[in-house]
Amino acid sequence: MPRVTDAYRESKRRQILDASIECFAREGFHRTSMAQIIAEAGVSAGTIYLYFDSKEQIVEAIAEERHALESVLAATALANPDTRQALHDLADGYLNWLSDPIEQKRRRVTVQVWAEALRSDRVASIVRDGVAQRQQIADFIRERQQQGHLVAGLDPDAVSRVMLSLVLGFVLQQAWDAAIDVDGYRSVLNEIIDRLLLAEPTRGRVDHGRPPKR
Amino acid sequence: MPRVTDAYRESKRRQILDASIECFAREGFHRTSMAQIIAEAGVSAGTIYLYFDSKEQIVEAIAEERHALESVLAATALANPDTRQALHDLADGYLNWLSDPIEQKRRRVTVQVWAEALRSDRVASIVRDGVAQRQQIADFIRERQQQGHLVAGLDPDAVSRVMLSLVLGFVLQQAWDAAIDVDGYRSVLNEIIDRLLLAEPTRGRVDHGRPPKR
Amino acid sequence: MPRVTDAYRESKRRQILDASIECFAREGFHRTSMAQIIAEAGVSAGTIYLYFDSKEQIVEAIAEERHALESVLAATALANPDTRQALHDLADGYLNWLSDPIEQKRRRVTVQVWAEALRSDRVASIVRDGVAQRQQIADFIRERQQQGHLVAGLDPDAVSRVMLSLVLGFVLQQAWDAAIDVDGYRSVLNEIIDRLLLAEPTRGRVDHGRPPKR
Amino acid sequence: MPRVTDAYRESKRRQILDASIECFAREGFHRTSMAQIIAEAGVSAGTIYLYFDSKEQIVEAIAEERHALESVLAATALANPDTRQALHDLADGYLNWLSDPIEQKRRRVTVQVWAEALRSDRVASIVRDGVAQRQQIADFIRERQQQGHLVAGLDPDAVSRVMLSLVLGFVLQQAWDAAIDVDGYRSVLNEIIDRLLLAEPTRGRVDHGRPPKR
DNA sequence: GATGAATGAGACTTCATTCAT
DNA sequence: AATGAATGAAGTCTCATTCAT
Repeated sequence: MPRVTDAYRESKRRQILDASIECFAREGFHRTSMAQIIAEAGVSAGTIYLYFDSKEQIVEAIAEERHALESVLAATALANPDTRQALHDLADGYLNWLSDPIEQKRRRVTVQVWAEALRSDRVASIVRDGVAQRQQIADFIRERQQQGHLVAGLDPDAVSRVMLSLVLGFVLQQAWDAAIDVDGYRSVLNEIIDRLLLAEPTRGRVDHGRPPKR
Repeated sequence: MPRVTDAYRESKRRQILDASIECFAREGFHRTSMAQIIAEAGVSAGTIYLYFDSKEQIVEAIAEERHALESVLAATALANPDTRQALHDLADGYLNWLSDPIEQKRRRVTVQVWAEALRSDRVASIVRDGVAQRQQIADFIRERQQQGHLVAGLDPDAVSRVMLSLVLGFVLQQAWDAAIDVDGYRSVLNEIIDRLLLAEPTRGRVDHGRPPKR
Repeated sequence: MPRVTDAYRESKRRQILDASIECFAREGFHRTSMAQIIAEAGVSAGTIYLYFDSKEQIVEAIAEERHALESVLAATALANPDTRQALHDLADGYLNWLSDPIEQKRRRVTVQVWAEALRSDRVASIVRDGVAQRQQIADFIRERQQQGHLVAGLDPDAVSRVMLSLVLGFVLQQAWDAAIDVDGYRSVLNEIIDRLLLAEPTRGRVDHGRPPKR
Repeated sequence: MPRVTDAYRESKRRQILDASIECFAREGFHRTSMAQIIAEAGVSAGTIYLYFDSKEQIVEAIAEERHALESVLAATALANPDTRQALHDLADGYLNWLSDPIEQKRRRVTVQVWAEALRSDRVASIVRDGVAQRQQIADFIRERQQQGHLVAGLDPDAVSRVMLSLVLGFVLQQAWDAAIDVDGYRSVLNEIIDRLLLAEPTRGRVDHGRPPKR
C-alpha cells in the first residue's frame, strides 16, 4: 500500500493518538502498555513505530496537541477592547471548553502531562510553552491597568498566575470529580473578575467580625 | 513483645519513605525502580517488604502523609473569628508552607499523586479525603456569609473550589518553576479575599473600556 | 521475452550487492538491517525481493562471488613450469590482490563469511568449494616433488594447508589492521618458499644456542 | 540465598559462559537468542543479567577469556634458550592445544570473535590485545637473530606475522573441517622453522625446473 | 517491474517480588 | 529482623518479509 496521501497518514496518526489518549485516560501513561495501544488502535506494533519513534514520543505528541488547542482561546478572547467582557469571555471560553464532555477524557491525560513534566525535559518544555500564553494575559492586564480599566497596584504577572491557577485548579478538580458544578465556579470567577476591575481598593469597607485584639 | 521497638520500626519506615520521596521527586513513581529506592534508603530489598506490601503501597503511604499535613492548616486558620484575618491567615499559611524549600521537593511528589489519583482508586480516595478539607472552607464561607461578614450571593461550595484552585494552581506552577514569585501571588490572593469580602456587588462601577454595542 | 533486459537486471543486482557489501563491511551481516541495504542501494524493499529471496541469499551470493574471484589466481600462477617462480607468482598475486585498497573493504566481508560458514550449511559449502582450490596447490606440490623440484618428505596436502593459512592469516590481520606491512610479509613468504624448495633437509646445520641438557 | 561466596559466583558465571559458548558454537552469536542461552544454562533471564550487563558483554567476556589463554603459551615456550626447540615447542604447544577436542567447540567461537572484531570496537581491542603477543615473538626473533641463531635479513615483525598466520589459518581450517590432519601440518611447520633457522640464504641451490626465458 | 506501508513474531532487557539463609 | 540472589512475566521495540497498489 505504498505512497499514501498526507490525509491518510494524518488519519492513521490520529487513530493512534486517539487510541493512546483513550488508554492513557483509563490507565495512565506508565500503566498503559504498547500492547494496549496496539489493541485499542487496531494496528500492528510495527505500524505504530512507523508513526512515532517511541511510546515517549506519543506522550509528547499528545502534550503538544493539548497545549496547542489551549493557546488559541486566550488570543481571541483578549482581543476584545471591553476589558470586563474580554476577561469574562476568557473565563467562559475555558470553562465551556473544559466542561465539554468529549474533552473531559482528554483532560485526564493533561493532568498526567503535568506530572510528566516533572520528569521529562521534553514534556516540561512543552508544558512551559503551553503555559507561556500566560504572558499574553499578563500583557493584557498591564495594558488595561495603564488604560485605567483595571485596578492598579497589582503585579500583572502575579494576576496572570492567579488566573492560570483558576484554570489549572478547575481542571484538576474536574478530573477528580467530573460532577463538579461548573456554573457555580463560573459565577465566582466572574465575580472575582468584576471585583478586580474596581479602580478603588476596598479594604476595610465591611465588618470582618471581631477584630483580633493585638 | 515485639523483637524491635516501635520507635525502631518507625524510623526504618521513615527512612524508606524519605528515600522513596527523594527518588519519586527526581524520577517519578513509575520511572523509579525498587532498586533505586533500595539504594537510596540503604536497606535491602527484603527489608522494604517487611514494611510495605508493595511499591504501590509506598505511594499510598506518601499520598496519605501529604494530605494529613495539609488538613491541619485549614482547621487552625479558620477558627479565627475575624473573617478577613482567617482567610488571610489561611492563604499565608499555605503559601508559607508551600514555599518552604524543604517541602518543595515533596510537592513534586504531590503533583504525581494527583495524576496517580486518576488511575488508582486507593490514591483517588486519599486525594478525595485530603481535598475534603475544602468542605471546612465551604462551611466557613457559608457561616460567615450568614453573619454578614462575607458578600452573599456566591455559592460557598464554588468559592471553596476557587480557593482550592488557587492553592493547587500555585503548587503546579511552582513545581514547574521553583522561581515563582510567591509574594506577588500572595498579594493578589489577599486582594481577592478582600474584595470578595465586600457586601455590595460592584459590577459596572468602573469604565471597562468601550462597551460592546449589542 | 523478458520485460527488462538481462543487462538491466544484472546492473540492479550489482547495485544491491554492492550496497550490501558496503553495509556488511561497515556493520556486519547481522547488524545490517534490510532497511540499511535499501537505503544504501536506493531501491525499495520490494525490489530487493525481486532479486533475492532473502537476506541470507544476499550473503550467499556475496560469498560465492568472493570465492569465484580467488580461484582464478591459483590456476594461472601454478601453470608456470618454473616451480619457484610459480610459487612466488602465486604469493605475489594474492598479496597484490589483497592489498588492493578497493578490495580491502570487501575482505572485511570475507572474514564474516568465514564465520558464517560455521553456522550456515549453504555458506559452509561455498567456503569449502572456494577453499578447494587448495587441492590445486596440493596437486602442484606433489607433481613438482616427483619432478625433484621441491623437497620431498613433506605431505603435499599439509603444505597446501600451510600456504592457505598464510593467505587466510594475512587477510585476517589486514582486516584488523589495514596498515599491515605487505612487503615485509611478502619477503618472508618468498623466503619460506625458497627454503622449502631445498632438496636437502637442513636440520642441525646451525647452532641453535645452548641445547637443553636433558 | 544472599551473600554467596566468590566461588559460587564464579561457578555461576562459568555456567552462563559455558552455555553461551555452547550456543554460540552451534548457532553463532547473532542467531543465538538470550532465550537459548537461558535454556542451555538452566538459569532465569534475570539471573543472567545479574552476571552480565548485556548479551554483547557475554561475547566480550568470552573473547577476553579466549585470548587470555593463548598468551600464556607463547611466554613459556619462548623462554627456552634453544632457539630451535623454543620455536618447535611454540608450534607444538599451539597445535596440541588447538587439537584438543574439548577446545574445538570453543574455537568455533573464536572465529566468530574475529569477525565480530570488525564491528565492535570493544571486541576489536580485545582481539588486538590478544594478538599483541605476536610482539613477544617478534622480540624473540630479533634477539635470536642478533645472537646468530636465526637467519638474519628477515624483518622480525614480518616473521611474527607469518607465524601468527600459521596459527590463525590452522584455526580457521580446523573450524571448517575438524578432520584436518594435525600431524602433517605440524611437520610442515617444523620444517619451515628448521629451514628459517639456517644462517645462509639458499636461493638458487636447487633446480627449480625450466627457468623462465625472459 | 516497482513501491513502501503494514505486519507480527520475536528480540533483549527490566523489575517487583520472593524466600532460603 | 535482615539479606540479596533468584525469578519470570511483561515491557518496548526491531526487522525480514509481504502484497495491494
